[in-house]
Amino acid sequence: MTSRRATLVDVAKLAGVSRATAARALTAPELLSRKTLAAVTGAISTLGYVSDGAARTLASGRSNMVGAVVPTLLNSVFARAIHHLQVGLADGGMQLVVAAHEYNPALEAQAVRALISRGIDAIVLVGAERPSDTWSLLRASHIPVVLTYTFHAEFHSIGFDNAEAGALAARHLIGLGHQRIGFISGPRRSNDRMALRITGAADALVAAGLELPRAMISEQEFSLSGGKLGAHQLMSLARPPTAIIGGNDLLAAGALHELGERGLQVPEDVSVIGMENLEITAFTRPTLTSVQLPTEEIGLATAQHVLAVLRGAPVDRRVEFPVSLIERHSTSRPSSCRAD
Amino acid sequence: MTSRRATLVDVAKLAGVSRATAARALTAPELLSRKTLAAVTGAISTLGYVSDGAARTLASGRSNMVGAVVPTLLNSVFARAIHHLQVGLADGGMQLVVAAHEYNPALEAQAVRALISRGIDAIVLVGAERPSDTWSLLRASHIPVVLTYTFHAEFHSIGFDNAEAGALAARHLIGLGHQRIGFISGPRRSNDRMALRITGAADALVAAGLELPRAMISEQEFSLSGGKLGAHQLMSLARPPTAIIGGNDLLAAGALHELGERGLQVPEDVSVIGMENLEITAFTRPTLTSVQLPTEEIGLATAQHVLAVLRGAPVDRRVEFPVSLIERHSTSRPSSCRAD
DNA sequence: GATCCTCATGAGAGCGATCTCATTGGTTCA
DNA sequence: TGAACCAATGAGATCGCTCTCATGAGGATC
Repeated sequence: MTSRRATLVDVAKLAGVSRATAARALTAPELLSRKTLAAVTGAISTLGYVSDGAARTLASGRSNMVGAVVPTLLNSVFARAIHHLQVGLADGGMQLVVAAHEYNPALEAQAVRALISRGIDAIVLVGAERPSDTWSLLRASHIPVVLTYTFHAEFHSIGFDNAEAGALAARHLIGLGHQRIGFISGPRRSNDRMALRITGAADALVAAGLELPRAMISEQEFSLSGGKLGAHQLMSLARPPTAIIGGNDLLAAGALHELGERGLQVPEDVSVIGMENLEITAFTRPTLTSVQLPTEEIGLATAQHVLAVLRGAPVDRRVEFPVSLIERHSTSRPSSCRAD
Repeated sequence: MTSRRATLVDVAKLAGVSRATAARALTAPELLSRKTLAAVTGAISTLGYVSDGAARTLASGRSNMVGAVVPTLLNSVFARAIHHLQVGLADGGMQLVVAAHEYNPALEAQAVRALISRGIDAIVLVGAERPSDTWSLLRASHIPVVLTYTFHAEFHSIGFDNAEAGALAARHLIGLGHQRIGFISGPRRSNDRMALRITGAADALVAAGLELPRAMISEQEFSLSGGKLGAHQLMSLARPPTAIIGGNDLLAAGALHELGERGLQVPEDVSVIGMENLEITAFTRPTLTSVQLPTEEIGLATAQHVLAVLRGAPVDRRVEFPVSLIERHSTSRPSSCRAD
């Protein structure tokens, strides 16, 4: 029947009104008389008319699309954040365009450029560490930029204190009496979040008269296997740690597994603490003490924030959620308190 | 400096060429002389010009965007598929617009409409079960539709045999001598994949002279807790199963946990098998036998497929990946073989 | 040196909406 | 009864790009 998609002109013709009136039925129906509105909506449904977003965007200057660039959707943190972001935006009638950069700054820049070119109304990014070229691109685009998981003085930021998350974990272990603490981190390249967590932990250790030597940090992929490998590496040291901080729960759970295979008891022989407080923390043996990170909150809040900014509503440039320690059974005081 | 985003007219003016020539530098640079091309690209970079996607889409009729609607990004299957889809599409210079419907058909229809309105060049959906209104919308849009995870005679489909996946699990258990087999499924509403896995398992049981009574099926959320709950429910039956099939690995891993808490040995007392073959299968105690599902392959293949279709290249409407059983340590013959 | 190509570029008409401004007919009020 | 006003609608420009077709400048060919 309709070989070509119907346009507003077709609708107008069928309804016996002008193009402008037909358009108003979509954008400002309250301006039309009952009768014409009915005629137009009738025409719309008989034609199966769907408005052309590109034309609309071009004419109005708004695309109703928001772009988001994350490191990877393979990491559940970002998958969850994107999910909640998408749901929140859809509530506000906006579409989400996503891109992943795999911790590659060049790919991120490329994605940002592509999204800006798409005409997105706002862009959501993760972290505050990127080449200056990317920043210029962002500034030149004149669209709202919302940073998540970290903070930045110039742009809207929604996140939590990564350093505090690391410090919280470290202080918990220090408080229990641990002196040699290891850290299994995720990729640190182009990842200020992880760098901050490490710094936070290191600072807390220093404040307690201890330290986090380089050898006590094992950098791994964000996965169970990564955690296993990291624990393997740390426990193979001449003086292995009595406690291990996982950069996220997957790493910590993987570490738990490795320790079990080595015949070590957790927490008696080695304490382990994770970050993120995923569901898995309640399913490991022993259950995993973890620093809760507000990932769902960030996704939802980011959606609200973007919507508010686009609406022109007043917002705080900086939204910070608290982190907290959830104590389970993978941490306790070290069994042997021999001098260091 | 530039209060307004630069347009092609600005570029053309600065480069001292016509609008058309400037445009050609973007779309068909090989048509320009070395010299003019250099002048235009120079102008582009000094102005920080980024082309306007909406205008481009409107004029060319192609948006270079692909839409994808999935049940939820909270389920790692879809997060992973979307990730690989996005990466594959980006390779082909295309952007991905995502939406989630939370297993709600009305929301899916709404998302489909929104995406079509956005002017996407193709759309990727999960499953083949949806109201006829949605199907009409899809047909009327005249854009390529690619279905994933199931098959459909009318549209491009990329997936695997869900029934066979269920059957594979059941046959494995039957082969080991199990007679009472339980199934912990994910949500079945608007989820033909799960329904098919159950049917496949049930058919395999029937073929062996056994059955899968309704009470032996526990429907739960896709999560570790869901698996735990499901196992709790099944093991509370008067005649509990000697083997449990999890609709995915998370459900199976959760079941493992519940069985452990009940003091039951796996696989001696109860066998458990999952589906998806996630990393977690190697980290449970015991390690989890699982039916491997080609989720990564689907994401990548879908990207390739979409790209090929849009390029006009010949493709098979139906792409099917095999499923296979990965045997680990959570399944064995039942210890007691008392008559049923 | 006239004819014919080819290659590079310019001119101009859309693409399908939005949005401002003008117009119309019908009320209201002095 | 005419000025003023308002609600509803129409006309037409505009958004920034693509794409077809026309044109002009050189070369090659005979």
